[in-house]
Formats: sequence, C-alpha cells, structure tokens
Amino acid sequence: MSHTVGVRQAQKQKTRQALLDAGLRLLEEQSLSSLGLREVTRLVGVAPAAFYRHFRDMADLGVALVEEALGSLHVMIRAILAEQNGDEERIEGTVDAVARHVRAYPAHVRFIARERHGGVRPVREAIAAELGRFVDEVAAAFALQLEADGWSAEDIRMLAELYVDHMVMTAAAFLEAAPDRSAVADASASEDPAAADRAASAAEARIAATARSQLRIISLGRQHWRDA
Amino acid sequence: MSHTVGVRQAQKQKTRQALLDAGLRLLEEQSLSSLGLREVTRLVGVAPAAFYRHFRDMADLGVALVEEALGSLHVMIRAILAEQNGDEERIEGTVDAVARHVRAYPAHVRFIARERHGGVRPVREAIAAELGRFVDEVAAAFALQLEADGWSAEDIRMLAELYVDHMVMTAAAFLEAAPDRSAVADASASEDPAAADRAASAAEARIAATARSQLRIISLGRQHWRDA
DNA sequence: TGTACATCAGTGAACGCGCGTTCACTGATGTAC
DNA sequence: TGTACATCAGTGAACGCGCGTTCACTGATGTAC
Repeated sequence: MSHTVGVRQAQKQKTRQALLDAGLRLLEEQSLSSLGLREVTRLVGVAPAAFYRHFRDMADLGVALVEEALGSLHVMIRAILAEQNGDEERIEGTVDAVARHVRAYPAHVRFIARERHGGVRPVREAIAAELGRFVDEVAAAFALQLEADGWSAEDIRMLAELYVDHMVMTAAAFLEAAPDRSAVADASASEDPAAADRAASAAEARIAATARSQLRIISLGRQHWRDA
Repeated sequence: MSHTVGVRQAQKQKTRQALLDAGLRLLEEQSLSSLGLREVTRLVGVAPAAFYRHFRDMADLGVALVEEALGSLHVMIRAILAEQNGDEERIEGTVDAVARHVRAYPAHVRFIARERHGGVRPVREAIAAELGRFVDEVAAAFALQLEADGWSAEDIRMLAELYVDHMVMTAAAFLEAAPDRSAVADASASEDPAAADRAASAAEARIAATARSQLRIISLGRQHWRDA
C-alpha cells in the first residue's frame, strides 16, 4: 500500500515509455505506416516480442503517441486563452506560444502534422477527435465575449475551427523552418553551421510575422462580422 | 515525322501512366513511405524490374504524382481567379470549385494532403514548391485590386498564403466527409448504403457552409486591413 | 521474518514470407541503306 | 519495298535480407500464510 506502484509495474511503464520515445524519434524521418516493430525494439534494446506486452501493433502505439503529443498542447492553449489582454497582445502571445511549443516538442508536432492525414485510420481518428476537443475549448473561451455580441453557437465554432486550423498550419510552417538534422543546405551552411542557424531564425521570424498578420486579418473580420 | 511519337514510346508512356495510376490507387490506404515497388507492379501486371525503366525509386514516382495532382489544380485556381463578380459570389464559387475538385480527383487530393507533411523529403519539397507557385498566382491576381488600395507586396502574399492554406484545409475536410470505401459506419449505414451517402452529403454541406463563413471572415478582415 | 507458490515482463530461437535489386535475356519496334 | 542491324521496354529467375508473429522459457517481483 505504502510503496508507489510496485517495482514491476514501474519497470513496465519505463519500457513502454522507451518504446514511445523510440517510435517518436524514428517517426521524424518516416511515417507511421512504414515504421517497423523491430526497428523500434532495436532502438530501445529489448527483444521484438517484448513489444506485444505493451501494444497490439504499430497503430496502437501511434494512438498512444497522439495522446502524449496533444496532451501537452491543452496546457498551452489554456494558457493562451487565459490571457485577457487586447487583441494585439493575444495575437503575439499566440504566435509566441506556438513557436515555443514547436521548439520544445518538434517531434510531437511533426508527428501530428504528418499523421493528421496519414495512412493509419485509428491514428487519424484519434487526432481528429483531439483537435475537435481543442476547437471546443477555444469556442467556449470565445463564447464568453462573442455571445454577448450576438454570435450564434455555430458561428463561434466556425471561428474556433479557423483559429485552430491556423495554429496547426503555423506550427507546421515553423517546423519546416527549423534546421533539419539531415538538411542539404547551401555551401555556406555546410561550412558554417552557425549560418544555418541564423538562416533558420530568419525563416522563423518571417513565419511568425506572416502568422501574426493573418491572425490580425481574422481578428478584423471577427470584429466586423455582425456589421455585414 | 508524320507518325505521332512511335509505337514503342507510346507503349512506354502507357505503362508509366499505369504505374502512376496503380500507385495513386494504393496510396488511398497508405502513405508513400510504405508503398512497395512490387505492390505497384503487381497491380499493373508487369514484372517488378520493369519499374526501373520508368522511375528510379518510389520517391521518384511520388514526385511525378505531385506534378500530376497539382497540375490539374492550376486550371481550377485560374478559373476561380478569373471570376470578377462580388465578394460573396467569389466565395461561393471558390468553395464550389474546391468541392467539385475533391469529388472529381479524390485520390489526388488525398495524396497531396497526406504527403504534404509526409515522410519522403523530395515529395514534400515538390509539394511545397508547387503550392508556392499557387500562392504566387493568387497573389498576382489580388495585386491588381489591392495594390491600388495601398497594400504592400508582402501583405498581399501573406493574404494569398492564408487563402491557399484555407483551400487545402477545406479540400482535406471535404475528403473526410466523403463516404469511405472501407468505412465502419453505424448500423443504419451498413444496412442502407443510400443513408451513408445522405450522411456524407450532409457532412459536405456543413463543411461548405463553414468554409464559406471562414472566407467571409477573411474577406471582411481584408476590407478593413488598411483602416487598422 | 521466512517460505512456497503465482504472476508476468522480457527472452531468444524459429518460422515462412515478401521485399528491393541485379542480371542476362527476348522480341517487337526503329533505323539505315 | 526489302533486308540487316541497333535499340530498348519488359521478362523471369535468383539473391540475400529484414520483417511480424509464435512459442516455450526464465527469473525477478508479488502474494499468502
């Protein structure tokens, strides 16, 4: 009773997490539908058969990764929505938060972007369900202000979808700007790794500026929605 | 000189196209990085080695598919941009065109959505380059009107990106609404296939309505951009 | 605290299979005269 | 038009390899008394 959960169960969780970590790492370079069971167990250092003690198959591991990847996002979204500053501050906060999130969890973000429309149905469905929950959260936060302005529930959800989709797109764009492990950059970059970093930072700044402007467009449209 | 291109070359083109068609069909259920060479040649009915007469590897076939898939889109985009009606008509025309395109070429659209962030770099790059060309086209069309209104080239491109990204997202959403070959729908659907079709149409109508509203938001934001 | 038995995460060997790639080949199409 | 040679798209057999899955097993952890 007083011991945490038992040594055996703790060890099992550790192996399970190691399998998830190995899978996520291997998925930076390929998609889930081509990820091999032996590839994952080899990286962890366990026998192939050990995999079955934790997951039925790769799709099952994928669904577990969806929960891991999108769980962390809830925290971020709630933090953004809690900000009660003006529109411009909220826009900057949003884009900053997305940029920080991509830097902190690039593999998670890549996994979601890649498998959102990927070849494994259960994983696609898990991502869609989770993103739907984000839309609900965003819509609920918007409702406080917009219902008073005469918005219908349907229109609030439509707007929330636009925001969430834009966030996902922005995150994916940041990802492409990040310096790639195996990038075949130009000569100066291969001679000077710092130059590649600087180029990536510049690309990131450009993406952030574009994303902010796009959010301003959407924000302006929202303000004039009831006039139309 | 008078003969078309020669029987031999025509036959080669036919086989090449058959390989592309087979690949596209198989990619409805999986991603490119797990698509097998033998799988494709088996579906076409040629020997595995014949593949190499047409493509270096699967990535090469994927890049060819990108050109095929996004070539047809140029036609659609230009048709939409040519419409010189009011905003509301243009919005309806855009959403209708996207819906029609998805219905006409579902496999092409699925391929682009899936591989845009997929596991095969050359294909990702080909898609990014082609979508970049779309943004250029849209930006050029917008420029005619917006430059007169005092918009900078940078802001016009930012807006064009928002439109193109929104179109891709809408297309992907339509795709999810389409009745799936192997969909595990509810009991009524499995008893009555027509009910599944009706449900899909309703989902499509909902997506279209949402997409139109989102384009209206963006359109309103655009109109008030210079006021801000 | 000590003992006897139960549980079960991870092992390691074995299996049949389909994969990508190579190679020398065949025979229809193309070309030169 | 007819003939002799060149080209090359597609063949079919062979290769070594890594795959997913199964199975009886081991030995550390957990439990009951």
